[in-house]
Amino acid sequence: MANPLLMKLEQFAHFEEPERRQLDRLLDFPRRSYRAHEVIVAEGAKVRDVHLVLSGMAARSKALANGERQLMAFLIPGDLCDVEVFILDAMDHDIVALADTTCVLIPSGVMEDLLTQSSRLTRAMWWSTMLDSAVLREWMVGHGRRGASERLAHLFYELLVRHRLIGAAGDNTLSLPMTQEELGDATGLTAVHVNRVLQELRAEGLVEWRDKILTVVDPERLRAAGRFQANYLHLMGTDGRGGEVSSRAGDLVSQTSTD
Amino acid sequence: MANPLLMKLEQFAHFEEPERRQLDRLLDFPRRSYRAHEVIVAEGAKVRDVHLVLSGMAARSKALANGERQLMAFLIPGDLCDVEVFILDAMDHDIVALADTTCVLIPSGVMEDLLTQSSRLTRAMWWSTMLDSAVLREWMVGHGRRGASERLAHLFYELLVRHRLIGAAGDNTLSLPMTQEELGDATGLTAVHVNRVLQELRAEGLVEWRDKILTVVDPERLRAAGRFQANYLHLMGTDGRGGEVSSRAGDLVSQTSTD
DNA sequence: CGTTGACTTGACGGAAGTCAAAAGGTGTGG
DNA sequence: CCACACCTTTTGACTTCCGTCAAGTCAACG
Repeated sequence: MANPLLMKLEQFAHFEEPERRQLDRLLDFPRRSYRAHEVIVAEGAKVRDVHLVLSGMAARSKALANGERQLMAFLIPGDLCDVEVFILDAMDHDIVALADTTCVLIPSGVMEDLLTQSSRLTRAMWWSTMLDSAVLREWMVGHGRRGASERLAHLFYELLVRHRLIGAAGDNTLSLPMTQEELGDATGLTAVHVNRVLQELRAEGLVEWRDKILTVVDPERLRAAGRFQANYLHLMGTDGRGGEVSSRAGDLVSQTSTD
Repeated sequence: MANPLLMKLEQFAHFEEPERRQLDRLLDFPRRSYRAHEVIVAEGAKVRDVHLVLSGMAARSKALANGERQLMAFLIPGDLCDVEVFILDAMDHDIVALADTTCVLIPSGVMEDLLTQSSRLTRAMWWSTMLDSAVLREWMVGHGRRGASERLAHLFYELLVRHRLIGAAGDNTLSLPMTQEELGDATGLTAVHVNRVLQELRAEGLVEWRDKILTVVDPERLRAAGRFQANYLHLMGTDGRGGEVSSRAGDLVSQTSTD
């Protein structure tokens, strides 16, 4: 299997052979599989092995006292679930599997070393967590200032770009293994309204979504519908510093200011 | 002036004299003052000196093409504005002064050293950025799943706790130097609706807000009104590991599960 | 074939947005 | 000291987007 973490981090820096091998070795640690809806890391958990998603999909989730919940991030292959626990001491939210998901469990000692070294790899790891924050900020904009259809369109487009970057969406198709209710928990909408908006997006020929496979029919119009601006993803493909990313997602992130 | 950064970081670790002096020396770097509404750091800015808020109040802000904007964080004394730029290369949002604000400009070289050392101070700095993410996630919950009055109540309570921690809210009173419109930009509401909700909160005897001074009249009921749970702030005052924080904010963060 | 979970549809209600105007405050310059 | 402009807050009438509730369809599965 390709190394999704390596592919993701290549947005940030170019790695030489020894570093690539170091990153590959991270995947050799023991793995664990989770069924859909299983809790991967629970709120309150203290420092343990760090979970790196290899396949499937997970989400950061906060449960409210009244049973409602809010998903705050989708974690796809190459994403780290719980680095923050090293610094903050305990998780303040759950990581739940949306579909059947497998993770590598990177031993905490290895992770501790990675975080306290001063290598390019350390920096790449920090880059990954800062990028998570950047995505989170963009979601805030969506929740505060975008309507329901814009929010969904934006989310779909973001997922398309992120899947491209790890080589998992070559043909504008990606695995979206969740229910409409979970999509609502992420966007701050109800399942019913998600359903109605999805029908709009389908009717307008922007996306298809069948059998947990999302097909982006018209990327450019989807991008416009979500008022998507790629700068928050901090890709380096478009400013000439790296070729690999641009070959994977370059056509999705061009800065046409014509919207 | 007391060192708000030190006070804030004391939530995370206890510092010995040499580290305290190191933190104090950070405040000796050149300062700059900004007028209300001035842009402190602009979107797209590359790595420069790091801004640390000393007085006043600032906000992270994303402007949309149609003129709307979303504030994603309030920055109070002791908060760092732009550490992420070291890792992500460019700012993906603005930092704007809400009121007249002064910052220390920590030279990028000094900051670079701080971030790549392996000291307790480095870790505290990372703790600070991870905490920002944690607050952001909590805001997401608010935007997605809390109503307007809950959102405002939660925000006020959070600001109360944070001001307590830097010794700026001894008597349940804090400086809130912004307009209702800006409060709306932060909570995802319109200025008109913010106004109506504020009147509710006032009528119920929860808060007062005159002359840019917010007075929390009834902290416990405000906490309940915002469904506020303090765990996301990762304070260590309540679990017996530190006395300084609990003496500053302990009464605000007790875990009464009776709501 | 009955049960279950996900999706769909419709009627209705409500929280928050929109628009417009008035009222109150503040700083500036004549 | 007044007049003026400008901003912020407040209020009211109306609209709309999305939530709620409830029923119904459909496919998967034991």
